[in-house]
Parts: sequence; C-alpha cells; structure tokens
Amino acid sequence: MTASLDIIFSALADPTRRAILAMLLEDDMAVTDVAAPFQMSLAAISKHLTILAEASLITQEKRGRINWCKLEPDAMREAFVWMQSFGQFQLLDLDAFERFIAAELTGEILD
Amino acid sequence: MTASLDIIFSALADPTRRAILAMLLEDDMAVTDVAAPFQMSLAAISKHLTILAEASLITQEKRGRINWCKLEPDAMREAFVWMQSFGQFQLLDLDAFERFIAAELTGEILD
DNA sequence: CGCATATTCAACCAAACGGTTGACGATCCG
DNA sequence: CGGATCGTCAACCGTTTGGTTGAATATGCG
Repeated sequence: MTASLDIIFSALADPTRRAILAMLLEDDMAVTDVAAPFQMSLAAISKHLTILAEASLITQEKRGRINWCKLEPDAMREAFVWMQSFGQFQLLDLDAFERFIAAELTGEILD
Repeated sequence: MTASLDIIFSALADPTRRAILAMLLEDDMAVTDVAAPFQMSLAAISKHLTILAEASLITQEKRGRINWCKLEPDAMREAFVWMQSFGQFQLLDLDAFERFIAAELTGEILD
C-alpha cells in the first residue's frame, strides 16, 4: 500500500531522510546503524524512519532487538511517475522513437 | 538558478501547489486565473505561487497589472534525476538506445 | 481624475515539524 | 538473575506551514 504524493514528497523534503534513503540503497540496516553517521539523537532518527515508513519509502521489520530498515522503491516510483508529466523528461514513446530513428537511418542509407 | 532538493520537494508536497503546476502545463496563467478553481483566498494562492517560484518550479513575470506564471521544468528535472538512483525506473540512455535501434535496423536492411 | 482590477503585504492563528531529554519495554547474554 | 543494548514513547520547545482577513500598491480604463 503506497502513500499519497503529499506524504511521499514531504518525506523526501528533508535532507536527513534523503541521506537515510541513500544509505539504505547499499543494504538493509538496523536503526542504531542508520543513526550512527548523524549528529542528532537516536530518537530523532527513529522519528525520521517512522515518517519514511508512513510514506512507504521504507519498511521496518523487527527481528529480536533489531528493527531492520529496508528501502522500498515503489513509493518513490509513484512520485517519479507523477513527475513524468512535466517537461522534457517524459518517458519515451518507444514505438514513435523507433519509427523516427528508422526514418532517419533509412534516409541516410538511401543517400 | 535551480533551488535545493529540500525546497523543491517541500514545494511539491502540497496538493494545491501540484494542482497549480498541472494547470500551468496547459498554458501560462495570471495569478487571479490560477486562483479561480480553488476555494481558498487569492492571498493564499499568491503565497503558494511564491513558494513554487522560490523552488524555481515556476517563474513569474509582471506585465502591467498581470503577473504571469510560467512552468519551469528544470527544477523538477533536478528532483527527477535524484530519484533515478532509486529502483528500477531509470531514464533511458538515449544514445545507447539509438545505437541499438540503428544496429537492429541496419541489420534488417542488409538482409 | 476616479473607480475597478490585480496582486501583494502584514498581522494573526492553529497545527505540524524537527529536534531535545528522560523514562520505559524488550531482548540478548554472561 | 542482572546488566547492557536496541528502540520507542511522552512531554516539551521553538520554528515553519498553510490558512485567514484587511489594508496597501500598482495598473488599466472610461
């Protein structure tokens, strides 16, 4: 269940949270290990993780004492898809693009 | 001059502001016309537009009484690019794709 | 000029945010 | 058992956010 764009974007709006997501790109991590590089308290990081989890950007799974944090790309994809409407970076219409290249190439070859 | 990801993402985190951006996809608009579909006051919309402008997601250009609002896709692209690091939804490498299609087509033609 | 239109400014408000500290509940381990 | 580790909860605090209203500032126009 992915969250709303409101929740996703506001979760992404904080640099600490973006840094956490980048760390989780490497591997799943325990809360304490996530917190290690930051100056702020463990409780603050725990809150950030809750916000990321509410945005479905991560999931948390408790095994023993350890609460494992795992990156969950689906929510980000949702935001990504919304953004595609804007500007020059739409996903390509591959078929159209292929026809275009084909026409271009055929022209060159026939020259 | 594009703004920081903090500013861009938090600008995108509000549904009113995302709706405004979607409207500006159609065409440039005056502040009053942007405000028309919304329940809230004109002043509130004016503030939202300021936030969008500070995020470089739009530009505003005053001509006479009218303050024209224009979508500015570069800032969104910045956020878009940041997101590419996460998950399976990277943009295509257009050059590589073109080479691929070219090779494919050339093959067909030489057959 | 004088009025209407377009937009921002300023003050205010309640709610949310991002952080702190200290206490608490689980779990592991000697 | 008892101590250490992992993590969250609760209360608190200052700042930011998203909205309001009313006044102020341009600009256009008859």
